[in-house]
Amino acid sequence: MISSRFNPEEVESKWYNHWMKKNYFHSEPDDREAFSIVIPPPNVTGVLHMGHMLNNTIQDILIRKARMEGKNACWVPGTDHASIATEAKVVNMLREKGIKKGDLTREQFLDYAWEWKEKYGGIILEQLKKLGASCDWERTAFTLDEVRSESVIKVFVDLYNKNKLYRGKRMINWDPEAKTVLSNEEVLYSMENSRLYHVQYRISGTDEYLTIATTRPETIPGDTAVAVHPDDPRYAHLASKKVIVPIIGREIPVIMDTYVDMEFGTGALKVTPAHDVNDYELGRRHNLETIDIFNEDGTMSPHATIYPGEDRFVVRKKFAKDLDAAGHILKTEDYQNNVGRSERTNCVIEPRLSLQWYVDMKSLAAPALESVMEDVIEFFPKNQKNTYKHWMENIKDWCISRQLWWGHRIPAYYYNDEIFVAETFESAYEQAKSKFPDIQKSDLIQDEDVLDTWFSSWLWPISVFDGFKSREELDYYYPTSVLVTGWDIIFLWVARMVMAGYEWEKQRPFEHVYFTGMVRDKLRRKMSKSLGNSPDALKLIEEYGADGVRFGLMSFSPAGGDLLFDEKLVEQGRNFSNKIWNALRLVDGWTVDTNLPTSSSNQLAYKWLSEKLKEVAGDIQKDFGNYRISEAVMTIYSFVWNDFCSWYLEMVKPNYGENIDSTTKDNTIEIFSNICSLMHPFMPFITEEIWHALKIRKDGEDCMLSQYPQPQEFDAKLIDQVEQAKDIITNIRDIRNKNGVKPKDQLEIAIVKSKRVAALTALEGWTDICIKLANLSDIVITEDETISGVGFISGTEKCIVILEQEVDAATALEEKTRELEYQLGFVASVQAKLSNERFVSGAPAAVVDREKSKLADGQERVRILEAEIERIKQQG
RNA sequence: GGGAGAUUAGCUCAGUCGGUUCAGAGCACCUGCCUUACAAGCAGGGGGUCACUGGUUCGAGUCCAGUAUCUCCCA
Repeated sequence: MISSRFNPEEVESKWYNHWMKKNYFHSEPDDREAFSIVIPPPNVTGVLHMGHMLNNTIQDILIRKARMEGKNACWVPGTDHASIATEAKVVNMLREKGIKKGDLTREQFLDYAWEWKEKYGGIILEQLKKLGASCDWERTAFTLDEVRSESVIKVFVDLYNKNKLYRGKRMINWDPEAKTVLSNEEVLYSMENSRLYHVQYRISGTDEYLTIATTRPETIPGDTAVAVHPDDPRYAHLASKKVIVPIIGREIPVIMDTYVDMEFGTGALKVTPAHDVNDYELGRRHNLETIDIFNEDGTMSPHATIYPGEDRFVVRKKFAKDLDAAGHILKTEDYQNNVGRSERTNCVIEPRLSLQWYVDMKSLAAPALESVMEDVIEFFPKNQKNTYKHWMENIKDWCISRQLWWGHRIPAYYYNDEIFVAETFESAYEQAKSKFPDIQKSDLIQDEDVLDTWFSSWLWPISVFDGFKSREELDYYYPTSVLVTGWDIIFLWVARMVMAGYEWEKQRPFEHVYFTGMVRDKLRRKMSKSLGNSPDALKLIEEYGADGVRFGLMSFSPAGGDLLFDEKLVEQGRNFSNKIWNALRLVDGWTVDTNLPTSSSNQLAYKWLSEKLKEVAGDIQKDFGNYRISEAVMTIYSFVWNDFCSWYLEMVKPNYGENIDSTTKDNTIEIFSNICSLMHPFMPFITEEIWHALKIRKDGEDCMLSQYPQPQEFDAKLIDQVEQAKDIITNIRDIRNKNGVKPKDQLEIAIVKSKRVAALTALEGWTDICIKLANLSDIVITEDETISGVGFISGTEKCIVILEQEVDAATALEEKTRELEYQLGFVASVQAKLSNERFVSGAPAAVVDREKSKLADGQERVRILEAEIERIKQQG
């Protein structure tokens, strides 16, 4: 006997192993149409979280469906090396072992890092297997493995030779904790509470003071000017004057610049060109000195002259106190300002001048922008195009060097001020030698820095197929079919992949991009470790089953829309698994009696569900075409739960203790198998299990490889006729409920004769279905509309439930009167439309015809209701 | 400061080309049921001035303008 609860655990591992053993996930180029997806590589440091589950479930759904449709489906998995995050992890691990990074050589450190990667780097991929991900694991790639590293180096050299890459001194975002530069995209800004200090600077040679407002008093030692607006009458007299930096004692000029906001603070601005982006620009315009007062770890440098070696935030407090003590602080006030923090370390970013490598993005942007605007690459949802366009049109150069060891070391070699860029040291040395014949190998020094991780992931759709070396696989799988990713990395990753695709392949990297929303908690907060509002992904799978979790996540995550996670969702998924499971239990328990004939109602039920399945397959195909996956999920949910379980199975289910005819059981198994196929991409494990439980299958005849149900012409009239039986049955059940008639007590109903009723009852099995599901003794067709009982209208047909007990006439009258009012209103509105000449002449003929039949139907219902009300009144 | 989007049932969201009995789904809620597949269930039910104001139209949840509120992106 099968258990009444679905037990996912053993089923999941059983089938995943089976699929792996059969090598079903593996793809090789052949003459079928290719369908390829490259995974957004998770960080090697990552563990599976809700976002991964959502994102990878979608990819798995798409890839499994394509596979079932006969395409050569290839989903390439992999991880990225995550420079900053991984290096931080390794540094921490070493610290725990009592080893300081500073004591190691680059090579020693990298040995430890690789050791760490080998040990922990595969965890997240193993977790994806638990979710059911059908990745081609033989193709697992890593952004720092040999193939991918070669690609990165090649691309760097190529861009340099094409003059699309340069080294320059710029104001950059410095992460003092990771001690590296960050790109703009890696800095997150938010409003934070701080204090605004009003500090007085004495005007040189006078006893007058000039007051500036600043949130960063610790940068005062780096001041090289004070700026005011040239039109500001308060400060007009200060032109060409100088002021004294408080405590430091240095004399600095007062400059005039329209950049200054007269309204803000005191209208006077201290200028620290070495530590503020805007000040840097001011400094360039006015030829100001730059004094770098910070060390790379955010402590004060000797140039600051005060508190050397102490942290910038400690110094902020100490120095403010000093200023106050010396009488320089006029006042302080609470203030909110926008503070940038490192996405990885959460450390407050320090703007800093530094020599870094940049990609000239303007030279790459044009084809990438056009491609998306022209829908050569289609975005789902479409509105992401706006965001993309805006970024592309205001694109800034990409800072790609990072002051780290874990990553691709920049292939640039220096000899004094000369730069040689080449794929290998040898070839760089050749270059150098042709220019400086006397140069020794030891004179040529390679850049110490590595490249931004995204500089390898932007090549991912090409590099996973080893596309920079060989065309063999690339020509088959590229461009990939669809990219599934979160909208939060549209700039960091998506846009750059598009640029790389056009730069090196002259082609889009993917046909479609499906943007998922963010997974948030019920309060719309992003799920994060620090908030602790993210459920444990693996625990969820354990508790609700992978299928249940997949279903739950998918059921409410429209493209681009956020998913407000609630455990109720996965609970619904689990309940759904259980529902299907119990349908299997029912069917499995049927004993076949080969002598039993197949009733016409069973045949009709089967025919109806088959037609409905064709219709549903069409709906689902349409949903996939628009990437409305959550709608497809709900369509399936409703079809399986309502149509299949609640209606079909109830229609054909034998009475207790009775057997079933063989045709009905076979038909049921066939259609249940089709349902498994239909559901498989969404819930792979339970469908494979049921598929095999339904009947003995040949070796290799697995649900995973079965044909996906395709849309077909369906008999809408037949579906409609059975739907009307359902409507009549529901009405009768309602009347039972309202009149306290038990389900077990048989009832008799009468239906007033009409053309449509004749057609319905002529349909073999139709009457029997009503009799069985509404538990009727008989259905009589009558011309007598005055039969007493409880009446209802189904479509335009009048039906009467014949009740022996007294019915509450007052309640019935009230109900019918309400219904009549509604119908009269309806008829009136349709009539108004039809009597409007501009409507009749202006609207399309089909619309007018529809209105006419609406009117006729409405009038028929009004007639029935009026007669019914009359009858109740007379009898009551 | 610039830009984008949203506002429909208690909650989360669909609503395609302006026209079907169009005001929907799931969850939640209410009523009655342990009816031999399933209480993780069954049967039935109630619930909305489609943010507001105007406009276009024969016809507006749907198109346009404005207002309010909210969210996000960029600086």
